[in-house]
Amino acid sequence: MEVNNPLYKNQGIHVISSLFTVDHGVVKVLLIKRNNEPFKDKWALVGGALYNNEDLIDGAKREIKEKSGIESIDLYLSSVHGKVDRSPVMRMIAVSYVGVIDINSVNIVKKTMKTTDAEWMDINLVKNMDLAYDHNEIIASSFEELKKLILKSSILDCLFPHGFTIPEIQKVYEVILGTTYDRRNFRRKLLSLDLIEDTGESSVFDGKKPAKFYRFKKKIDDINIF
Amino acid sequence: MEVNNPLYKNQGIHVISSLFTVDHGVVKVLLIKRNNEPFKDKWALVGGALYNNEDLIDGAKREIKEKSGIESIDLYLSSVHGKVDRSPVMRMIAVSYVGVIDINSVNIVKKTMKTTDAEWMDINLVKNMDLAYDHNEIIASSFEELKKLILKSSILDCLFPHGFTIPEIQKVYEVILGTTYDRRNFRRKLLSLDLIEDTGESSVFDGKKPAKFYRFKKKIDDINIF
DNA sequence: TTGACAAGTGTAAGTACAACACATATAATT
DNA sequence: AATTATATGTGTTGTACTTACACTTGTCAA
Repeated sequence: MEVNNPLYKNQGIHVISSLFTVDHGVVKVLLIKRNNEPFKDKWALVGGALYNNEDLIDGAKREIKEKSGIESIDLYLSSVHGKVDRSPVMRMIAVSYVGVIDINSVNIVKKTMKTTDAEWMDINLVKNMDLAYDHNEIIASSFEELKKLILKSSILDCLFPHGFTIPEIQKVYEVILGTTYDRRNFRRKLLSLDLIEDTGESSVFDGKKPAKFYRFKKKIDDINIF
Repeated sequence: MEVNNPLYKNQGIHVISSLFTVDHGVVKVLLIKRNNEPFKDKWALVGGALYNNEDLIDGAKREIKEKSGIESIDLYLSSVHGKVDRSPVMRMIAVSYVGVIDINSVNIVKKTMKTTDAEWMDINLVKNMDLAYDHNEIIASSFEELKKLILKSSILDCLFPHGFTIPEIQKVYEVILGTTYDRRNFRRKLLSLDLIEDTGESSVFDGKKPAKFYRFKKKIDDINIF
């Protein structure tokens, strides 16, 4: 069906992903530098216009692959942004997703048809950058969503493809949530969330007691229903 | 700007509201009967296509007014629905909102240009109805959102334009959450949520101790940020 | 064998929550 | 005016969960 009513002609949907990682104790988000107008040469989140023949989350994943090369990733719905003037070109609604990536197990494609650079940016520095569109806002709400998700989903799973020890993952929780926890209480808290399970294996470091390896459970209700 | 790329030509945004009320101890949702194709003569939630010149929440409110006559209402973002085939006409993304209405303080307009009927439907009966579009799904997720919202926002405020007593509002919480609470523990719980405040007045019923009147606080962070 | 170090386990104090008893205010009744 | 019925409002106790901190355990290096 062709739309001719000017009241709602030429609308579109952006699917935009805030991809986070933790690198050397710093939370970073993946930004790309745009090669096209609008906002040419500005840093932006990975994302773009949804196609007619794909579901929202599939569109988000396609855009991630196109603009960064990242192939498989779990995405979680974050928020919706729809201010009238958020795009200078035409009316665009943004549906935003959150994901986590292991910086060591992917190679980010720096240049594509639509990008001239790609970088993992310190979340604290991003606050002072002037990103394309309303991507500053989107990152802010996605980071808040991330804080909730790490306490109720397996979103951090991919950071530890070979499992993790509890003291190790504690640092990740602390840097994301911006707090510190008592070592012993954190163990109890994390185990009580029913997200992780013992692998039976132990790490062997130098001169210290070996730590048990854990992994995230594959939970059915962890699937994003939207 | 005119869109010609068939990949994302002719997309649109639905703004759809699940308006709940509690009537004689039953949770009800406002449905309208459609007068136009698609889904002519089917029951549906109030909502429609977003205009280019209005923000999402303003579009939702305009649609509510157009299709039910309800003028002022607080809306809260609920969910996003974007399956490829959710509209038979063209590609439509639905942004869904939740609101609460006092059934006694509004007159629902039964017939409009686009509707032939309007009715407050028992939420339990709605589960077995075959609504237009994916509105069954939307109601389900909106009702879940409502359950969260009554514990952290003033969404129930409009149900009690002249204030409420705690035993009175307890029944509303119980029917929405599908539980019962100990009278005395509920009082403490509700007061600890920091949502309500004493008005200084008391109700006067027959032969019983008068109950204090409370009202919802006007909180700044209660504003919907999306 | 001992020391260093971090992992892992335990324990006591404090806090939040659930179950239940008691006191209070009103109007109808005696 | 005292009594009674009824539902509101406050307190209290026991339990579970959280927080703070002490102790034990397993590895490598000296």
